Amino acid sequence: MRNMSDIIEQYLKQLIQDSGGEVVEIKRAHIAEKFDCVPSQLNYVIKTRFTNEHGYTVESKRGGGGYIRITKVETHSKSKYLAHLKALIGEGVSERNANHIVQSMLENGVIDVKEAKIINAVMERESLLLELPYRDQLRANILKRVIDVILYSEE
Amino acid sequence: MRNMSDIIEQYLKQLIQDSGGEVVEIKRAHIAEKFDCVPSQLNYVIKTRFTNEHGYTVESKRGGGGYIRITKVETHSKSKYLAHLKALIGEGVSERNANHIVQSMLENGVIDVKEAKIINAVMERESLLLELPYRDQLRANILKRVIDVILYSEE
DNA sequence: ACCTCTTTTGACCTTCTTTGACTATAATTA
DNA sequence: TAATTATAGTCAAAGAAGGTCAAAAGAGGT
Repeated sequence: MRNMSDIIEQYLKQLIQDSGGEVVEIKRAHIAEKFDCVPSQLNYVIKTRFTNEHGYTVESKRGGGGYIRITKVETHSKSKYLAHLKALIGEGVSERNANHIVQSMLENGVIDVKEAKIINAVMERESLLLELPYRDQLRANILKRVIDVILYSEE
Repeated sequence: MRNMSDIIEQYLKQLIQDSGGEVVEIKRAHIAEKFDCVPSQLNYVIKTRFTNEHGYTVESKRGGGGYIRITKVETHSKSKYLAHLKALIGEGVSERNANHIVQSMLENGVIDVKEAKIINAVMERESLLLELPYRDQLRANILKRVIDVILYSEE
């Protein structure tokens, strides 16, 4: 692992797993001290690696007894989880956010590595040709279609 | 050895071998310093000697903890077959022909059923949005990109 | 010499991470 | 209730990589 943010990301994901795989509650200052970094680095890690697109929900509270709670979105029901992702995609999606969504599906076992690579390849800027407002729209359209196929292709 | 680029190429290939023959991860600036050249020479070496066609995949990340990772992928007999398919696709391909190509890949064990479904879904008329001359062109572009990934991924 | 192809260099660009000053909010205490 | 303390959030600047592109330099061939 190459940098602090990656290390903290892994640590938090481990914490989630160790506590049943659903949720973890941390004290920002405590983690910052453990890794000897400034507290706001935790905000950076969360904002770049625990977004909705990544499949997480984050709540927090300030003041005495404050906390940050990271919850993994429900993936037990595949149909609900995929519907959730489709909602996130909406009418347009950036390549970056699309990658996050694919990453989330991979981590949740909905697709495997090769499938992830294929889907990501389809959604690259160079594959889609179009200019910007339309490109994100096309990507959204395709990704939602792919999700439908994933949903209905099994069981 | 005639020039810096060749020397660096050899060095990198040696590194790959020394580490099990599959992959190597470098810091661009570090290698540049070792060979006393500008960092961008590494990009030149990679672009001219570690391409897909040469049998390598390159990933990288910028910023703190950045890296360049070169992975060797074996290109067995599959590669000719897939190159053939890419030639068939050309600059444009109908949905029907695209389906035939996917079917062929499925029958030849290059992809499995789920992957075929995903790829076909992407290439449906409804997924691609565009009108006709452009739609076939887009489909061709995407399908060729997908074939590249299938060829040069190998997990 | 002249032309073409490859290599070398460097200025400038983009992306990702780290840090810290300042802000906002909740709980506790006076 | 007001003041104080304990947390977390925001944002922008600085830092740390890697990427691009085109001009200059070198190598071979005719």
